[in-house]
Amino acid sequence: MDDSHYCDIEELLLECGLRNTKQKHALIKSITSDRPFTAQQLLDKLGPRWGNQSTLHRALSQLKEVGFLTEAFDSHGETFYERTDRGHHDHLECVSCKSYKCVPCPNPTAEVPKAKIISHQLIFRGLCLKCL
Amino acid sequence: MDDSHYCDIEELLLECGLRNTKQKHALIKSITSDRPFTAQQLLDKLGPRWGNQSTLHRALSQLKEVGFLTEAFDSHGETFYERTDRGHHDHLECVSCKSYKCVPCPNPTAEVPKAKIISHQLIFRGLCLKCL
DNA sequence: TCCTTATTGCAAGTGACTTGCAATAACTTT
DNA sequence: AAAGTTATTGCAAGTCACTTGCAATAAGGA
Repeated sequence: MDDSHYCDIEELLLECGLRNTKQKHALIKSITSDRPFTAQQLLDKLGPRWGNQSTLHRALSQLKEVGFLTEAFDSHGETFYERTDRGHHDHLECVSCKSYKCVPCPNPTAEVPKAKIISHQLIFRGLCLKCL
Repeated sequence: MDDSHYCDIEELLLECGLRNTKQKHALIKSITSDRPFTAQQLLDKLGPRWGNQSTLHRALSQLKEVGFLTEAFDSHGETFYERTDRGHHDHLECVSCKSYKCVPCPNPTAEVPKAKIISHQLIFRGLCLKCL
Protein backbone atom coordinates (compact mmCIF):
# COMPACT_ATOMS: atom_id res chain seq x y z
CA MET A 1 0.00 0.00 0.00
CA ASP A 2 1.44 3.29 -1.22
CA ASP A 3 1.45 6.26 1.14
CA SER A 4 -0.02 8.53 -1.50
CA HIS A 5 -3.33 6.81 -1.03
CA TYR A 6 -3.61 8.35 2.38
CA CYS A 7 -2.51 11.84 1.42
CA ASP A 8 -5.66 13.55 0.42
CA ILE A 9 -8.53 12.44 2.54
CA GLU A 10 -10.39 15.63 1.72
CA GLU A 11 -10.22 14.82 -1.95
CA LEU A 12 -11.35 11.27 -1.40
CA LEU A 13 -14.36 12.42 0.55
CA LEU A 14 -15.18 15.09 -1.99
CA GLU A 15 -15.03 12.61 -4.85
CA CYS A 16 -17.38 10.33 -2.98
CA GLY A 17 -19.82 13.14 -2.32
CA LEU A 18 -19.23 13.05 1.41
CA ARG A 19 -18.47 15.99 3.64
CA ASN A 20 -15.04 16.46 5.09
CA THR A 21 -15.86 16.29 8.78
CA LYS A 22 -13.26 15.76 11.46
CA GLN A 23 -14.90 12.47 12.40
CA LYS A 24 -14.65 10.96 8.92
CA HIS A 25 -11.17 12.41 8.54
CA ALA A 26 -9.98 10.76 11.74
CA LEU A 27 -11.67 7.53 10.78
CA ILE A 28 -10.09 7.27 7.37
CA LYS A 29 -6.72 8.35 8.70
CA SER A 30 -6.82 5.57 11.25
CA ILE A 31 -7.32 2.85 8.65
CA THR A 32 -3.67 2.16 8.05
CA SER A 33 -3.46 -1.52 8.82
CA ASP A 34 -3.12 -4.23 6.25
CA ARG A 35 -5.60 -6.22 8.26
CA PRO A 36 -9.34 -6.30 8.20
CA PHE A 37 -10.76 -4.61 11.29
CA THR A 38 -13.98 -4.67 13.25
CA ALA A 39 -16.04 -1.62 14.14
CA GLN A 40 -15.15 -2.23 17.76
CA GLN A 41 -11.42 -2.30 17.06
CA LEU A 42 -11.73 0.99 15.26
CA LEU A 43 -13.74 2.47 18.09
CA ASP A 44 -11.05 1.39 20.57
CA LYS A 45 -8.34 2.79 18.35
CA LEU A 46 -10.04 6.14 17.87
CA GLY A 47 -10.71 6.16 21.59
CA PRO A 48 -12.15 9.09 23.53
CA ARG A 49 -11.47 11.42 20.60
CA TRP A 50 -14.46 9.82 18.99
CA GLY A 51 -16.97 8.46 21.43
CA ASN A 52 -20.12 7.91 19.42
CA GLN A 53 -20.65 4.52 17.88
CA SER A 54 -23.68 5.39 15.78
CA THR A 55 -21.59 7.92 13.91
CA LEU A 56 -18.94 5.30 13.36
CA HIS A 57 -21.39 2.76 12.02
CA ARG A 58 -22.96 5.35 9.78
CA ALA A 59 -19.57 6.35 8.44
CA LEU A 60 -18.55 2.76 7.85
CA SER A 61 -21.66 2.00 5.85
CA GLN A 62 -21.27 5.18 3.82
CA LEU A 63 -17.68 4.30 3.03
CA LYS A 64 -18.85 0.87 2.06
CA GLU A 65 -21.56 2.29 -0.17
CA VAL A 66 -19.14 4.48 -2.08
CA GLY A 67 -16.83 1.53 -2.50
CA PHE A 68 -13.96 2.64 -0.29
CA LEU A 69 -14.48 -0.19 2.16
CA THR A 70 -15.57 -3.80 1.80
CA GLU A 71 -17.28 -5.97 4.34
CA ALA A 72 -16.33 -9.53 5.19
CA PHE A 73 -17.29 -12.06 7.85
CA ASP A 74 -15.25 -14.58 9.76
CA SER A 75 -16.43 -18.11 10.45
CA HIS A 76 -18.31 -16.97 13.54
CA GLY A 77 -20.23 -14.33 11.65
CA GLU A 78 -18.23 -11.39 12.98
CA THR A 79 -18.11 -8.36 10.67
CA PHE A 80 -14.80 -7.06 9.36
CA TYR A 81 -14.07 -4.09 7.13
CA GLU A 82 -11.11 -3.44 4.88
CA ARG A 83 -10.01 -1.07 2.14
CA THR A 84 -11.30 -2.01 -1.27
CA ASP A 85 -8.18 -0.73 -3.05
CA ARG A 86 -6.23 -3.72 -1.78
CA GLY A 87 -7.89 -5.76 -4.51
CA HIS A 88 -9.47 -9.17 -4.25
CA HIS A 89 -8.00 -11.74 -1.90
CA ASP A 90 -9.25 -14.19 0.68
CA HIS A 91 -8.79 -14.61 4.43
CA LEU A 92 -7.20 -16.87 6.95
CA GLU A 93 -8.59 -17.10 10.41
CA CYS A 94 -6.01 -18.44 12.84
CA VAL A 95 -7.46 -20.90 15.33
CA SER A 96 -4.56 -20.23 17.67
CA CYS A 97 -4.11 -16.44 17.83
CA LYS A 98 -7.60 -15.71 16.49
CA SER A 99 -6.23 -13.27 13.94
CA TYR A 100 -8.02 -12.66 10.66
CA LYS A 101 -5.50 -12.02 7.90
CA CYS A 102 -5.43 -11.66 4.15
CA VAL A 103 -4.17 -14.46 1.91
CA PRO A 104 -3.93 -14.67 -1.89
CA CYS A 105 -6.98 -15.99 -3.67
CA PRO A 106 -6.69 -19.51 -5.11
CA ASN A 107 -9.37 -18.71 -7.72
CA PRO A 108 -11.85 -21.43 -6.94
CA THR A 109 -14.61 -19.99 -9.11
CA ALA A 110 -13.96 -21.82 -12.35
CA GLU A 111 -14.67 -25.23 -10.90
CA VAL A 112 -18.27 -24.68 -9.92
CA PRO A 113 -20.52 -26.11 -12.56
CA LYS A 114 -23.68 -24.80 -14.15
CA ALA A 115 -24.26 -21.52 -12.41
CA LYS A 116 -23.13 -18.01 -13.07
CA ILE A 117 -20.69 -16.94 -10.40
CA ILE A 118 -20.23 -13.24 -9.80
CA SER A 119 -17.92 -13.30 -6.82
CA HIS A 120 -16.95 -15.39 -3.87
CA GLN A 121 -15.81 -15.14 -0.32
CA LEU A 122 -13.43 -17.73 1.01
CA ILE A 123 -12.34 -18.08 4.61
CA PHE A 124 -9.65 -20.52 5.62
CA ARG A 125 -9.43 -21.75 9.18
CA GLY A 126 -6.00 -22.88 10.27
CA LEU A 127 -2.69 -21.77 11.69
CA CYS A 128 -1.08 -18.57 10.49
CA LEU A 129 2.64 -18.26 9.86
CA LYS A 130 3.34 -16.92 13.33
CA CYS A 131 1.52 -19.74 15.07
CA LEU A 132 2.77 -22.56 12.87
CA MET B 1 -29.94 -38.54 1.79
CA ASP B 2 -31.31 -41.93 2.76
CA ASP B 3 -34.59 -42.09 4.63
CA SER B 4 -33.12 -44.41 7.23
CA HIS B 5 -31.25 -41.50 8.69
CA TYR B 6 -34.50 -40.01 9.83
CA CYS B 7 -36.01 -43.20 11.21
CA ASP B 8 -34.79 -43.31 14.72
CA ILE B 9 -34.65 -39.89 16.22
CA GLU B 10 -34.85 -41.39 19.68
CA GLU B 11 -31.73 -43.39 19.03
CA LEU B 12 -29.91 -40.40 17.62
CA LEU B 13 -30.71 -38.34 20.69
CA LEU B 14 -29.76 -41.17 23.02
CA GLU B 15 -26.41 -41.62 21.30
CA CYS B 16 -25.74 -37.94 21.66
CA GLY B 17 -26.62 -37.98 25.33
CA LEU B 18 -29.67 -35.81 24.84
CA ARG B 19 -33.13 -36.48 26.15
CA ASN B 20 -35.90 -37.47 23.82
CA THR B 21 -38.29 -34.57 24.33
CA LYS B 22 -41.14 -33.78 21.99
CA GLN B 23 -39.53 -30.45 21.16
CA LYS B 24 -36.24 -31.93 20.01
CA HIS B 25 -38.12 -34.70 18.23
CA ALA B 26 -40.24 -32.23 16.28
CA LEU B 27 -37.19 -30.14 15.51
CA ILE B 28 -35.13 -32.98 14.12
CA LYS B 29 -38.09 -34.38 12.23
CA SER B 30 -38.61 -31.05 10.52
CA ILE B 31 -35.07 -30.90 9.15
CA THR B 32 -35.79 -32.66 5.91
CA SER B 33 -34.65 -30.10 3.40
CA ASP B 34 -31.49 -30.35 1.40
CA ARG B 35 -30.99 -26.67 2.03
CA PRO B 36 -29.34 -24.84 4.85
CA PHE B 37 -31.95 -23.15 7.02
CA THR B 38 -32.06 -20.28 9.46
CA ALA B 39 -33.40 -20.48 13.01
CA GLN B 40 -36.23 -18.22 11.94
CA GLN B 41 -37.21 -20.43 9.02
CA LEU B 42 -37.35 -23.38 11.37
CA LEU B 43 -39.41 -21.44 13.88
CA ASP B 44 -41.87 -20.50 11.14
CA LYS B 45 -42.02 -24.08 9.95
CA LEU B 46 -42.59 -25.53 13.39
CA GLY B 47 -45.15 -22.81 13.93
CA PRO B 48 -47.50 -22.57 16.92
CA ARG B 49 -46.71 -26.18 17.84
CA TRP B 50 -43.44 -24.83 19.12
CA GLY B 51 -43.60 -21.25 20.26
CA ASN B 52 -40.48 -20.72 22.27
CA GLN B 53 -37.41 -19.47 20.50
CA SER B 54 -34.97 -19.85 23.36
CA THR B 55 -35.66 -23.57 23.39
CA LEU B 56 -35.04 -23.66 19.66
CA HIS B 57 -31.74 -21.85 19.91
CA ARG B 58 -30.66 -24.06 22.79
CA ALA B 59 -31.54 -27.17 20.82
CA LEU B 60 -29.74 -25.92 17.74
CA SER B 61 -26.55 -25.26 19.64
CA GLN B 62 -26.74 -28.63 21.35
CA LEU B 63 -27.19 -30.37 18.03
CA LYS B 64 -24.26 -28.40 16.73
CA GLU B 65 -22.14 -29.36 19.72
CA VAL B 66 -22.79 -33.05 19.26
CA GLY B 67 -21.95 -32.71 15.60
CA PHE B 68 -25.38 -33.34 14.10
CA LEU B 69 -25.62 -29.82 12.70
CA THR B 70 -23.10 -27.41 11.23
CA GLU B 71 -23.26 -23.65 11.17
CA ALA B 72 -22.54 -21.49 8.13
CA PHE B 73 -22.93 -17.82 7.25
CA ASP B 74 -24.00 -16.11 4.07
CA SER B 75 -22.28 -13.02 2.69
CA HIS B 76 -24.42 -10.79 4.88
CA GLY B 77 -23.46 -12.60 8.05
CA GLU B 78 -26.76 -14.43 8.43
CA THR B 79 -26.55 -17.75 10.27
CA PHE B 80 -27.57 -20.98 8.54
CA TYR B 81 -27.65 -24.52 9.90
CA GLU B 82 -27.48 -27.80 8.03
CA ARG B 83 -27.02 -31.51 8.71
CA THR B 84 -23.43 -32.53 9.09
CA ASP B 85 -24.01 -35.94 7.50
CA ARG B 86 -24.29 -34.32 4.09
CA GLY B 87 -20.51 -34.06 4.05
CA HIS B 88 -18.38 -31.12 3.08
CA HIS B 89 -19.52 -28.82 0.29
CA ASP B 90 -19.75 -25.11 -0.31
CA HIS B 91 -22.60 -22.69 -0.92
CA LEU B 92 -24.08 -20.52 -3.60
CA GLU B 93 -26.03 -17.46 -2.66
CA CYS B 94 -28.29 -16.38 -5.49
CA VAL B 95 -28.37 -12.62 -5.96
CA SER B 96 -31.70 -12.91 -7.74
CA CYS B 97 -33.87 -15.25 -5.66
CA LYS B 98 -31.76 -14.84 -2.50
CA SER B 99 -31.58 -18.59 -2.00
CA TYR B 100 -28.64 -20.17 -0.24
CA LYS B 101 -27.88 -23.56 -1.78
CA CYS B 102 -25.23 -26.23 -1.59
CA VAL B 103 -22.67 -26.66 -4.36
CA PRO B 104 -19.76 -29.10 -4.69
CA CYS B 105 -16.48 -27.97 -3.19
CA PRO B 106 -13.77 -27.01 -5.69
CA ASN B 107 -11.05 -27.85 -3.13
CA PRO B 108 -9.29 -24.53 -2.95
CA THR B 109 -7.21 -25.40 0.10
CA ALA B 110 -4.09 -26.71 -1.56
CA GLU B 111 -3.20 -23.46 -3.22
CA VAL B 112 -2.74 -21.37 -0.14
CA PRO B 113 0.95 -21.07 0.63
CA LYS B 114 2.82 -21.29 3.88
CA ALA B 115 0.12 -21.83 6.45
CA LYS B 116 -1.56 -24.90 7.83
CA ILE B 117 -5.14 -25.03 6.65
CA ILE B 118 -7.62 -27.02 8.68
CA SER B 119 -10.82 -26.21 6.89
CA HIS B 120 -12.47 -23.56 4.80
CA GLN B 121 -15.79 -21.98 4.11
CA LEU B 122 -16.53 -20.79 0.61
CA ILE B 123 -19.55 -18.79 -0.43
CA PHE B 124 -20.23 -18.04 -4.07
CA ARG B 125 -22.44 -15.14 -5.02
CA GLY B 126 -24.14 -15.42 -8.36
CA LEU B 127 -27.14 -16.79 -10.18
CA CYS B 128 -28.47 -20.21 -9.36
CA LEU B 129 -29.73 -22.64 -12.01
CA LYS B 130 -33.31 -21.53 -11.65
CA CYS B 131 -32.47 -17.86 -12.09
CA LEU B 132 -29.93 -18.25 -14.86
C1' DT C 1 -42.70 -44.85 42.50
C1' DC C 2 -39.06 -41.94 43.77
C1' DC C 3 -35.20 -39.28 42.61
C1' DT C 4 -31.91 -36.82 40.10
C1' DT C 5 -30.92 -33.89 36.55
C1' DA C 6 -31.78 -32.30 31.78
C1' DT C 7 -35.06 -29.42 29.48
C1' DT C 8 -38.58 -26.08 28.92
C1' DG C 9 -41.04 -21.47 29.01
C1' DC C 10 -41.02 -17.03 30.32
C1' DA C 11 -38.83 -12.81 31.11
C1' DA C 12 -35.01 -10.13 31.15
C1' DG C 13 -30.39 -9.29 29.32
C1' DT C 14 -26.66 -8.81 25.48
C1' DG C 15 -24.04 -7.32 21.49
C1' DA C 16 -23.95 -5.12 17.47
C1' DC C 17 -25.74 -2.33 15.14
C1' DT C 18 -29.92 1.09 13.36
C1' DT C 19 -33.10 4.89 13.57
C1' DG C 20 -35.56 9.29 15.09
C1' DC C 21 -34.71 13.73 16.07
C1' DA C 22 -33.08 18.15 17.25
C1' DA C 23 -28.67 20.59 17.23
C1' DT C 24 -24.61 21.52 14.56
C1' DA C 25 -21.37 22.04 11.04
C1' DA C 26 -20.11 21.90 5.85
C1' DC C 27 -20.41 23.38 1.47
C1' DT C 28 -23.18 26.85 -1.73
C1' DT C 29 -25.05 30.86 -2.94
C1' DT C 30 -25.35 35.50 -2.81
C1' DA D 1 -18.49 37.53 4.69
C1' DA D 2 -23.34 36.57 5.71
C1' DA D 3 -27.18 33.70 4.78
C1' DG D 4 -29.21 29.56 3.29
C1' DT D 5 -29.38 24.64 2.49
C1' DT D 6 -28.62 20.15 3.70
C1' DA D 7 -25.39 16.52 5.29
C1' DT D 8 -23.67 14.97 9.65
C1' DT D 9 -23.40 14.44 14.47
C1' DG D 10 -24.68 13.00 19.35
C1' DC D 11 -27.87 11.21 22.23
C1' DA D 12 -31.51 8.20 23.33
C1' DA D 13 -34.32 4.71 22.10
C1' DG D 14 -35.27 0.78 19.17
C1' DT D 15 -34.35 -3.65 16.72
C1' DC D 16 -32.60 -8.22 15.63
C1' DA D 17 -30.88 -12.45 16.80
C1' DC D 18 -29.80 -14.66 19.98
C1' DT D 19 -28.39 -15.82 25.33
C1' DT D 20 -29.10 -16.37 30.24
C1' DG D 21 -31.40 -16.77 34.95
C1' DC D 22 -34.73 -19.15 37.15
C1' DA D 23 -38.53 -21.70 38.75
C1' DA D 24 -41.55 -25.35 36.97
C1' DT D 25 -41.67 -29.62 34.47
C1' DA D 26 -40.54 -33.91 32.53
C1' DA D 27 -37.05 -37.83 31.18
C1' DG D 28 -34.78 -41.71 32.22
C1' DG D 29 -32.49 -44.36 35.86
C1' DA D 30 -32.61 -46.56 40.70
